[in-house]
Amino acid sequence: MTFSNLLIQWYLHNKRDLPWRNTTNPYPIWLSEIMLQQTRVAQGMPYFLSFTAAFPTVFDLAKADEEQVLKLWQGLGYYSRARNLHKTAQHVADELSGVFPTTYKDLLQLKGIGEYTAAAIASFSYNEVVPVVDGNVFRVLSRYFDIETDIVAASAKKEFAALAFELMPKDNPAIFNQAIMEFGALQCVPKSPNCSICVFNGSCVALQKNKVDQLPVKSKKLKVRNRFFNYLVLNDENNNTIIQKRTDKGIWHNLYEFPLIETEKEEEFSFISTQIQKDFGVNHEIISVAECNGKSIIHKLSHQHLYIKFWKVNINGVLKKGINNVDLKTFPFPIVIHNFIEKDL
DNA sequence: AAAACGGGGAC
DNA sequence: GTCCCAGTTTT
Repeated sequence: MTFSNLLIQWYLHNKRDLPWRNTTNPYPIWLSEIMLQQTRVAQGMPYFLSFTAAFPTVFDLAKADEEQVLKLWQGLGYYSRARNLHKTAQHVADELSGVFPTTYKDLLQLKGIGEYTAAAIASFSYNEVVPVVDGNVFRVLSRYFDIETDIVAASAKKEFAALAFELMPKDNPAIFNQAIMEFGALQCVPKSPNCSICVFNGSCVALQKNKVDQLPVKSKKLKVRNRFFNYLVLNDENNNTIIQKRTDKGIWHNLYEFPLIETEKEEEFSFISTQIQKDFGVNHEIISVAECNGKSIIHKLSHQHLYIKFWKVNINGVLKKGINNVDLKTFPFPIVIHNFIEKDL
């Protein structure tokens, strides 16, 4: 048995039944691929179902407001994916008559579609013979062939793509691409794979050399920055509050938040209440300031640890642009703010 | 080439 | 705590 035959046989017996399989329609395939970038299937699944329900076609997605799209994306993370998804839907609907490009090369031109996603759509929808190279592929091939190339290096993707291309059956690239990723996700997992039941345990070089746990080689070590956010939850005579859109570069672009005081360190009541007097005391009579959560909520992003405090600020009079608790819930928020609104507000 | 970009699950 | 997930874009 060849590598691809064995792999595909394994796949046919072990594959999950996923809603974006069993179609060649590029729209749901594209949607699923964007959602699953750096995201587990289990996490992306409910979002895929709600998106396809809300936007059955690329035209429906194109017609939506970005805010609607971000609201449905809320909690999935990497929000540039949602913004690019929306822009690309508009491009396909308005400029391409709703028809997705049909080649790897042309798909690559679309916003949010890189080498992996272009290969996935081209092979799954159009049977183009082009290999996907994702985290699973790096892991499976580096172990099977004992390849010690640092997968962070720019050259690694080319090396593994060339290898995958040689391995894939040229008459059915789609099933090979599906199979190698599924194999990485279910069998050749990052930690403690059960090699005793693996179909490749007679030929996997890493297993023979007892170095499965050392592959793939990945050098990257990322630095995390600490930030300290103080969110001001204003509350006026009508029980209305204020939110604002994050329009700066950086995290949570185009999502909403409460008025923010960012500090260099964790601050206590005296510092924050003084700052609130400066920011809002000019236009409002502040009745009281109270910390909502005793200790900071530590919200961990991949490159930042956020230490977040919410401060309830009761004021006299009525806020201009104040919004009520019902309308508040219609805006897209970072999940940590959404959770606060749902549980603690 | 390196950094930025979310959130959660598994250990 | 660590690692990493059907990666892409920006710097």
